[in-house]
Amino acid sequence: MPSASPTVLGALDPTSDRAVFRQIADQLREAIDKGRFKEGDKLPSEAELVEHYGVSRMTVRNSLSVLQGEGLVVSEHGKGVFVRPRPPVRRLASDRFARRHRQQGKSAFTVEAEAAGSRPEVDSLEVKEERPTQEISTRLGGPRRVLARRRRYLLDGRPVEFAVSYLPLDLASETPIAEPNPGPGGIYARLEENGHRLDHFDEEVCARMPSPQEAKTLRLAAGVPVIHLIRTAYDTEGRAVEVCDTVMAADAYVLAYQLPAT
Amino acid sequence: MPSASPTVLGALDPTSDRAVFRQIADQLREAIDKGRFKEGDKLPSEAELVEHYGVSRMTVRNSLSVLQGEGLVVSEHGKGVFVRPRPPVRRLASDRFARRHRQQGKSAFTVEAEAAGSRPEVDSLEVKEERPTQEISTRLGGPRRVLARRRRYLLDGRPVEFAVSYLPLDLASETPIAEPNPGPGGIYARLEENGHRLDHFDEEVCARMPSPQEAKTLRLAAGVPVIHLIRTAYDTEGRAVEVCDTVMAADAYVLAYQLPAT
DNA sequence: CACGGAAACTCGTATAGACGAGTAGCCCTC
DNA sequence: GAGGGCTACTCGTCTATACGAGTTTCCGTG
Repeated sequence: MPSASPTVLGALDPTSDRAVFRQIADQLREAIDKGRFKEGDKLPSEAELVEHYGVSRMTVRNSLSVLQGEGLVVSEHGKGVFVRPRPPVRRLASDRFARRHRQQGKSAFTVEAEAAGSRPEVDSLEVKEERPTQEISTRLGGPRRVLARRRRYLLDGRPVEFAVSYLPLDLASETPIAEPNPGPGGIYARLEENGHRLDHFDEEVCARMPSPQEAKTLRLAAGVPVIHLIRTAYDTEGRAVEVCDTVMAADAYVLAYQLPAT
Repeated sequence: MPSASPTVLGALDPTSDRAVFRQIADQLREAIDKGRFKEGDKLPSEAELVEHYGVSRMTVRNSLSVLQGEGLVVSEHGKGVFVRPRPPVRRLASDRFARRHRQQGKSAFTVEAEAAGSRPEVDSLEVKEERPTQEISTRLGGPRRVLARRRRYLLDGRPVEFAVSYLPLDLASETPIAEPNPGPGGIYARLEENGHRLDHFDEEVCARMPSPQEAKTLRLAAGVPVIHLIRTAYDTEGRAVEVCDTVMAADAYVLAYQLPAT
C-alpha cells in the first residue's frame, strides 16, 4: 500500500500571486527545514503530490526541480525523491602542509582520513609531461613544459576531490616526483630533499557550479557546487616550485585558515 | 524580422541514447565555451530553437534550465536568454586585516572598491543586542547575549556580500562599536583602543547553494553558489572578541590565503 | 515631431497525455 | 525453498496546447 496522504503539507493559496510550483516548493522546503522530513527521508512521490495539491505532474516536477537546484533533495530513478544526506565534512586546517605533518609512508590524505574513521582511496593516478596552460605557466614562472600529476581522492567510495599538480621539469624529471608513488612525505618531501626548502604556500579559493565533466568525475548531485582551489608552493628563494589545481565537492569540505592581525 | 537561423548549432543525433534536451544543452554549452556566444550575448529564442531542432518548446526549456543550473546563462522575462556576464571579481588578500590597512575615515571595503574603480555602498545597516545561536555563542566563549552588527555590501549597485558581526556585550556596549558608524578603522580599531589587541583571525570557508532568502538579498542568478565564511577574531590573551558570519556571492570573490610551510 | 497604443516578440506558468526505464515486492512455478 | 517473472510503483523524457506577463518596435494619431 502506498504511504498515507502527506499530512505534513498544507494547501495552496489560490489568491496568492506566487506561482503554484513555488508554493509547493516552499511547503516542501519548510517541511525539510523543520525536520518533518529528515536527511535521507523519502519525499511524497510525484503522484502523491499531484493528488494532494490537485495540480498536474509537470507542476509538481517543476517544484521538485527547484529544490534540487537548491541542493536540498536528490531524485533517484525508480526509487523516489529524497532529502539530500549531508556527508561528513572534511576539514582542511591551515597548518596541513606543515613539515611535522609529513608522514612516513602514507599520504597525508590517507592518514587523516583513517584518523577520522573513513576509508580513503586514491585513483586515476596519472603522471606525465605536458604543455601547461598560460595561467599555470605564468604562476610557475613561464616554463614551456611541466610535469603534471593527476589524481582523484575518495572517502568511503565517494569521490571528493580531483587534483592536478604541476611542477617545472627541472625540479621533477628523473626524481621520484615523476613516479606514480613519490615516496614518504610526498612530493613536498622530495622537493626539500633536493634543496628546495619550502617557504610558504599561496592559496586562491573560489566557488562555482561544476562543469558536466566535473560533476561526473566527482559524482555530484544537482545543486552541489565545487570549491576550486589553486595552490602555489614557493621555496625559500621565492621560486614557485609547484602549482596544485584542485576541484573539491563543496559539500565535503570546510577550509580553515589563520590570518595574522599584524 | 526575427534573427536568422542559429547556424552555430548543429543537428540532433536520433540514434544517440542521450536525451534530446541534453543534446541541445550540450550544443549550446559548446557554443558558449568556444566563444561563439560571448558574455552577455543573447541566445536564440526558445521559438527559434524549437524551429531549429524540430522539438517541442518544453524540451527546449528543459535544455535551457540545464544551462541555468550550471550558471552559464540567465534568462530575462520578455527579453531573452543571455550568456551570464562574469562580473569583476573582488580579491580578498590574506593580509586584508593587517593593522596597516586600517583606514583613517572610510571603511576597508570602501577604500578598496574605489581603488579598483568600483562604486561601493553599504546598506541594511542594523545594530542591535540579541541572543546568539548556539554556534555563535560557543565560538565567542558562551555569552548569553551579544551585539550583532548586520550590513550588506554592494559594488556598482550590485549586492555582493551580507555580513553579521557578533561581539560580546562587555566589549561592545557603550562604545562606538554599538553605533551604526564605529568610526575610523572600524570595530577592530575600536577593540584595540579599548585594550583588546588583536592577535589573529580564524576563518572557515565553505560553499553551497543559497537559500531563497540569500538569493533574494544578494540578487543571485540561478546557478550561482555562495561562499559562507565565518571569521573569529582573537586578542593577544586568546579571547574570541568577534565572530563575523559572511555570505558572499561566489561569482564576485576570490579568497587568497598564505599558508606557512613550517 | 512627440506621444500613445497596438502588435509582435520574449519568457513564465500550467494542463493533459503518452511512453520509457529503473526498482521492488509479490506470487507462482519448479 | 529458490528462482523467475509479473506487476505496481517510481522518476525520466517528450509532445501539444493555452494563456499570462514583461519588453521592444513601430506606426498612426494628435
